[in-house]
Amino acid sequence: MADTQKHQSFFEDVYAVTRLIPKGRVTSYGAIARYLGTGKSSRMVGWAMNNAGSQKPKVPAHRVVNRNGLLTGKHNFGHPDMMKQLLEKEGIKVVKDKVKNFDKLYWDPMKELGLD
DNA sequence: TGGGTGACCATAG
DNA sequence: ACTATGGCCACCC
Repeated sequence: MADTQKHQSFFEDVYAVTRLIPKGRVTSYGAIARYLGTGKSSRMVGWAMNNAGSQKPKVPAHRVVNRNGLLTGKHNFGHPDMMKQLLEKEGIKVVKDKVKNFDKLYWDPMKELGLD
């Protein structure tokens, strides 16, 4: 249907979902990847986040962690403690680069946005 | 065109 | 606990 611009980059989709993450919540790369499509791999999500810093609309990449709740990409925010501070600023406790109450703070797009 | 890369995930020892 | 390895696949030379 009049899709003059349907073929957006895979990154754009990742950013879109990432921006939907509520404040004070976190999700995993794999969750986003599955939400976008079964064929998508978690690596692509994380990699997209690398470019998120270049995006004009700010992407809460700090709300995206790995399956263990570990701040794997903290080193990519320019400063190793940047990601941690951003999370703590939203009320998320981070200890040893790991999110506290990860199970409770976990926000699954599949579950919240609805299964596809 | 093709190879390298990556903020993951799972498994193995 | 840790390291190693394979698979994954969109993006950038």
